[in-house]
Amino acid sequence: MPESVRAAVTIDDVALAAGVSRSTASRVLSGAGSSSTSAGARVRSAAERLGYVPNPLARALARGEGTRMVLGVSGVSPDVHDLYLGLAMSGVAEVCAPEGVGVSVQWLPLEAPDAPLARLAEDRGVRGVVLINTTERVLDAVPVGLRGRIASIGVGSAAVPSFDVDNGGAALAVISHLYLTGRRRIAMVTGPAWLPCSRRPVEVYKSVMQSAGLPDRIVPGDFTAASGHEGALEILRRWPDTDAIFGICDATALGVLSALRGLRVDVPGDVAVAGFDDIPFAALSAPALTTATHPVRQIAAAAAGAVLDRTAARPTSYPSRLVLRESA
Amino acid sequence: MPESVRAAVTIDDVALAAGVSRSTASRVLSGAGSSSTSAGARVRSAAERLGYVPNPLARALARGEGTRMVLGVSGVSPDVHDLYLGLAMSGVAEVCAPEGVGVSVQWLPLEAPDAPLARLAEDRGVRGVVLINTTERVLDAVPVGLRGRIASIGVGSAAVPSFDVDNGGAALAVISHLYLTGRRRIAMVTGPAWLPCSRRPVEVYKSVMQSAGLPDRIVPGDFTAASGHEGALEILRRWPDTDAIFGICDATALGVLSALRGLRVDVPGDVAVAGFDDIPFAALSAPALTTATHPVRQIAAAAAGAVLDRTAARPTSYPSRLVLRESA
DNA sequence: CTGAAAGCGCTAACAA
DNA sequence: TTGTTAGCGCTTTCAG
Repeated sequence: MPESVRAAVTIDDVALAAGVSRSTASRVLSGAGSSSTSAGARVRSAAERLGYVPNPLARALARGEGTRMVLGVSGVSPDVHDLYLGLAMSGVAEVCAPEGVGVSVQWLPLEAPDAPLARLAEDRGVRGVVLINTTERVLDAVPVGLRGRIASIGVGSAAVPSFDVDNGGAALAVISHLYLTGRRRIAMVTGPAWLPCSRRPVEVYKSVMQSAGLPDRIVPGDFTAASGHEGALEILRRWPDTDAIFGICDATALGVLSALRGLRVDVPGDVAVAGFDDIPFAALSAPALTTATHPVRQIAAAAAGAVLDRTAARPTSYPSRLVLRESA
Repeated sequence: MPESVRAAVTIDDVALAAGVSRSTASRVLSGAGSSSTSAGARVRSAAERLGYVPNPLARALARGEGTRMVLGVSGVSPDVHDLYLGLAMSGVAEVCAPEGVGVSVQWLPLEAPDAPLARLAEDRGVRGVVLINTTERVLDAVPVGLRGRIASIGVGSAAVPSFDVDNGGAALAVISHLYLTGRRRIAMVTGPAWLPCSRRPVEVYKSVMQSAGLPDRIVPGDFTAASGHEGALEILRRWPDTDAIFGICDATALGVLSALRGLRVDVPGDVAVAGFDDIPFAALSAPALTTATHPVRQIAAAAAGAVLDRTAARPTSYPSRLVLRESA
């Protein structure tokens, strides 16, 4: 491609080479409007030959779209070390790149998500928003300006399509496994109370325990390993005969493991431990962590895709798979 | 701000409200060109009052800039689960967001980085590139079109400013610690041979061993935990009296730890283990991993900042800090 | 120092 | 189906 050496070939060059007007070229190249097959062929071949690549900025400006997909992350404070966020970004970025859109992250304070959301809605550079760790507060604060170009990884609403892992199914699989392998005094370290999607697993846990006629043993956590560590300590203090601990996520479960190790409690001999997410390090702990998969990247990609397509996507739930290792 | 309800306020609105021409408004708002103090004040106050926010797309189109910062990642294949990449993205995204630029990721195949790089250079939507896991091959393939808007996290060149952690210093700190705590039969699991920045630590290791009159024990790895696991096995097979293993990164060191555990080798009693990066899970392993910090996010942010500023940044090295835990 | 005018590259009515 | 005509919102010569 010798012409690629020269500067930017525009749609005018293509139109000229194909012997049609700029509009016609635009129609066939952008796929909008109708055009004759012959014109279409000529334009396409000219574009191919010249190595034409549409300028995403010009296109976006003309269409009134943005070129930035923003990940709106709720939380008490920005948590940049969250590896869940890294995966989500990567999934979103992959889907957005072909369209020439990049991704950025915007923290949404738990108690005041309105202002940042409003700003995103007015920013002409923003193509759409993918919510993460979504709360009802955020759902209520979604400005009309974002309608049709917003999706949520987590809970959704009438106006915000939801894409999420089957939290309930995953929790059920893990807890059932614990139960079916003979555990009866099962405890759980939960996620932050403000996070809706961390409530499902707790409900499932409660209902399983209840239908088995067992009392529940719940301790609050916040998705961190530290909370798992302290949670395990508290559990063993309050209910010394506990024989299994379910961590709401792998980080928490890993924290549980480290606490039990400190206490010289045998895992899974005395206490079984299970988590959720199947992060890479779940396979490396001692003992290796039993958990359930969480296809974050795939989910994030789907959410971003829905926003890009502006297609009225319906809520989608992704399956989780139990991963049996040594800890339970 | 009642006017924020209405649609996009443009620079024309501001100019009108300030009683100046659009050009003048543009000059003061974009900081380019000169303008009288009085005009400046009027424009600024009008902009403030109307809640004016420049449209990043229009600005970029007019200036001939892009709105996407791409992370060019070298590797044998796209590794989306790399948590190093997540941190880098997050650092770059934070710096780019205020400018209205988003980030995306482009894999650069080891043997053929030229085509993707050329494509990036010609893509009018691309603001600049931040290289990661940079190789000499990539450095050589940087198209002129990218000059002045590219930086590297890792090795650099005359045309590509480098931002990196002080790999040599970090390795020296870790190895010295091993030596000073009495270890003499120290082995190392390295990173992939194609990665320049993973060579420094190896050189440091070799030179330390040599000046101590000790033979080196090197086994190749690839930054994965799996390679650490196998590396440790091989080390103990070849040199059964090894009393310390330095993993090129924490993931690898964690793999080493899991292998030693399987072998029932006492750590740090029989063998000390140390890594590099200080990832969150380094504190959770059993025993907790001794390592050295690696401010990836900060480095990535600096690299992105340099690209945005188009400022001729000189190579910058970031210090690493030794983190003593239980494994060594 | 300031304003008028000409684009940046593309899309989208509107007629023909 | 096609071409013509206006923009999208901002920057930037170029005169004054």
